[in-house]
Amino acid sequence: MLQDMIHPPEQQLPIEDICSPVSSQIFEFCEQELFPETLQNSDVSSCSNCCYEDNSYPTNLCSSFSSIPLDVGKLNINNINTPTNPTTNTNNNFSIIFDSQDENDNDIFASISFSPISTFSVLPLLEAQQDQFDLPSLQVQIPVADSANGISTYSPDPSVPLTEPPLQAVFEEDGLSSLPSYVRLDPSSPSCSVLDPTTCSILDPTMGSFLPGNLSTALSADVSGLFGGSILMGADLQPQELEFQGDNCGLYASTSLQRVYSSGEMQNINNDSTHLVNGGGGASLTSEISAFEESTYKVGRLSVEERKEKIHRYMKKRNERNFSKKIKYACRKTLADSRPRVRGRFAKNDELGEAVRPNCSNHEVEDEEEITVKDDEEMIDASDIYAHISGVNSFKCNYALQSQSWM
DNA sequence: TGCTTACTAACTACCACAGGAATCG
DNA sequence: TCCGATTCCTGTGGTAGTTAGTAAG
Repeated sequence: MLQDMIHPPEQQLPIEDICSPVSSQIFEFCEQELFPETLQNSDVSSCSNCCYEDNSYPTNLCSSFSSIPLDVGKLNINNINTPTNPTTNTNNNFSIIFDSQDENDNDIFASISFSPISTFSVLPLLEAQQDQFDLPSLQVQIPVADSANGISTYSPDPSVPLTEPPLQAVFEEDGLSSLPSYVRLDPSSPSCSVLDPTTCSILDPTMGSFLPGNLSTALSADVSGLFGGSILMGADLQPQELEFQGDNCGLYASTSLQRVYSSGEMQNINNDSTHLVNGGGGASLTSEISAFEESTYKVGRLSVEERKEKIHRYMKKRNERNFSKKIKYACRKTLADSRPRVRGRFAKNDELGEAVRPNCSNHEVEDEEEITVKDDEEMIDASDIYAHISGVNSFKCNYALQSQSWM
């Protein structure tokens, strides 16, 4: 599988599969940071009728990636995964990406780097650039997942399919949840782009829903779960993340699973998974899985039915989300960005000048009791605008300050 | 075990207006 | 068929408020 990921069938990364906002932003960032000339030539820079919707990235981006001047010799996976100093790897070109990120992005990196089983977290990016990489040489530096550490071993045979056919049907509606926790997933599954060696898209679209709130955790869990083999020893998985597991088709197993299975059972499961990975009988295993799950034992606090329900609910929610936020008109975005706002709402351009005036009036002569409700509203508006002008986001803070000054 | 409270994350409405799209002569 | 003028209305982002879900007591 690992080899599969390192040697995907298709050499070029189909960026159109990068459908999550996060991944798009990452690639956008890469494009801007690494290939400014490309960006300049893109339609995005043009204001008139330019359309850089997410799906429009592919052509430019693919060409951009094909021209990445990345020095493989400087790229050291081990360095990247060194928990002690993830940001000191300034010599390789990844530092361009990570060093220039803000704190949150550093958290991303930290979460990746410090995850004990996130060793391969950078691989998708490497894959995207494998035309320039000597990936076989890189593989040498890639630690082999160790089943003894709870990480299953991957088949070295790149030709071996991850699973037998297409569990794709499994993902349809109820079928999804029928996948037990330890089942490896068919890379062709749309819900499992995280495993897709073709798209190399580590960032599953679903991740986006978790990133804003707890990005590092989610990403860490994601990456860890991806490369950690069939079982994630996720002791800290939150219920929400448990639902996230559902999106990954039960790729992870929570602590509850650990409690249920003995180490020997876990090993057996691992073996089964490995067996499956090796293509040694996916169909039979699938039937085993079915029987396995239908045995109706509870997975920790969640019964199979409960888990199904959770997963189904999450999948439904996820599908309803709009990950395809597209900017049809870049000029409008530019305008919106430069447009004055009052508490997040667009404000009239002339409103600033007019409304600030009352704020500048001498309120000292006004008796506090004479201030009507209307006057209060005007003052609020004025303070709103004051907040906007002063660059202070907190209207309440300003209003409090203004109120004090008016007294 | 069930209830209440507190908290978090996701989602949605709101706003002004430039400019794309449609229409007309 | 093309072109200019006019009108309509779409789309843009940050914030506040609402809702749903969950944990803790």
